[in-house]
Amino acid sequence: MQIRQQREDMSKESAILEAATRSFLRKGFSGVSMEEIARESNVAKQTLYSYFKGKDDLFHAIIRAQSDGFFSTLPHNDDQTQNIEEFLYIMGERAMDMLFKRDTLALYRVIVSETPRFPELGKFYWQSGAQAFTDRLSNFLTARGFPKGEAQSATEQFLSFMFGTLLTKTLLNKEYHPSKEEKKAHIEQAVSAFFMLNGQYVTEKVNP
Amino acid sequence: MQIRQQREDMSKESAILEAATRSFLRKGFSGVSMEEIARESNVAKQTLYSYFKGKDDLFHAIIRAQSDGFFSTLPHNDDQTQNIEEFLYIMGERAMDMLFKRDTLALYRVIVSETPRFPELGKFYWQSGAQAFTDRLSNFLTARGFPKGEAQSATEQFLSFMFGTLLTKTLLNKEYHPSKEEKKAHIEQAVSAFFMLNGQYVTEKVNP
DNA sequence: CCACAATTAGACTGGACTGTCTAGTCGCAA
DNA sequence: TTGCGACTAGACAGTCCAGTCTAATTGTGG
Repeated sequence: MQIRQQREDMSKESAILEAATRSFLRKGFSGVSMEEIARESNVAKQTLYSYFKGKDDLFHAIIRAQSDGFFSTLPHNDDQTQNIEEFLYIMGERAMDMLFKRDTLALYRVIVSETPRFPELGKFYWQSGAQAFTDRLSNFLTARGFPKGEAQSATEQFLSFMFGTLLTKTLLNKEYHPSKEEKKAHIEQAVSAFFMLNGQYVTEKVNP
Repeated sequence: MQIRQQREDMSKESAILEAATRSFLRKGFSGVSMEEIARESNVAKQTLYSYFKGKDDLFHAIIRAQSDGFFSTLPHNDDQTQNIEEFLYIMGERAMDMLFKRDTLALYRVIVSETPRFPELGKFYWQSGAQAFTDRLSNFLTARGFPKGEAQSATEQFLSFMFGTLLTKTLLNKEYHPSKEEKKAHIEQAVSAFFMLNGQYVTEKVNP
């Protein structure tokens, strides 16, 4: 079979996962049919059901895999030599780029809408995304002399500041998507606000 | 008919709207059937279709009505005698109470998930909610001596600060709902951050 | 009392979807 | 070559749903 040969190195399972991911992100849980996924992944419907118990099961697998992907692209920056400003800026930049990719936004949309039906997916996404990011950032700050509680809340404030309105605006306006410059401006605002609000805990010197 | 008597003062249309609102908020667009709405509003399916062209039309009507409701409960506080701190606190408190009601969150969830299919609903919600609120707040600040651009961005920052992480956390964790105290703490944080970040534009005296 | 408009119950059409089943194909390993 | 497991195409049962249609009922204004 030419088709099978064409994908020689791609297992049926990953072909299914890939097609299902694309479809679920684009159309949400109920907007996609199993037949469509089978067609898109060049696989018989029966094969779909031999890999996954049903639609719910497949959806779970997709969302968890995507959330893991989300998590894995978060910066692992434990370089203790960086100063706080630079660190915040880099972490902010990467988080911003990641969150505002089309797929990530689509995933967020799907999860928000399906959380009432699949609560564990929402929680999983929250923990592997926001929670994990917050923990890393606040650990860094703690290592730099912030009191534990303050590091935590300063981090949350930083994230709120960067994403708050921008995220809502993007989710509600289909044609709107923040430009590079807007994103950069939000990061810079957030970093400078961070220092204005937490100056008393920062011992190292800061750019004026 | 006893049923019709029972609702003597409620027109068919508002009975339909009420039932449809309840259902759409609880189950989303595709989770609800027209038959169900007819049943819940004690009305024949045909009557449904005599008031509304179809499911899309009914959904539009519901979402716009709800968004208008959202808008109308925003505080109309133009009392120029209030000081900025008090004003921010009151506006924040009302916005917070309104946004974190179960129905508002459900509406937000539905709109976020349906914005790809019904973009004008997302935009309408954004404009009548966030946009309108931002305008009022920033007009107030402009009247109090803030430069135009700064009033706008200070307002957005204030909103981000209050809602950012808290909103995301609530949307992604089904069982979580912020307590009165948490909400209050977020408002106070936001107000105090506002003054730390915008102190140079505030001419009146501020509580220490 | 009549005519008419609003409304009703429920059947019906046409289509979509999930999940199962059947019958058969293909490649490979013994 | 044979037997087996992975796979396929497509039919199928059962359910659900949007939207239409029919025939009957009810209340009201003339």
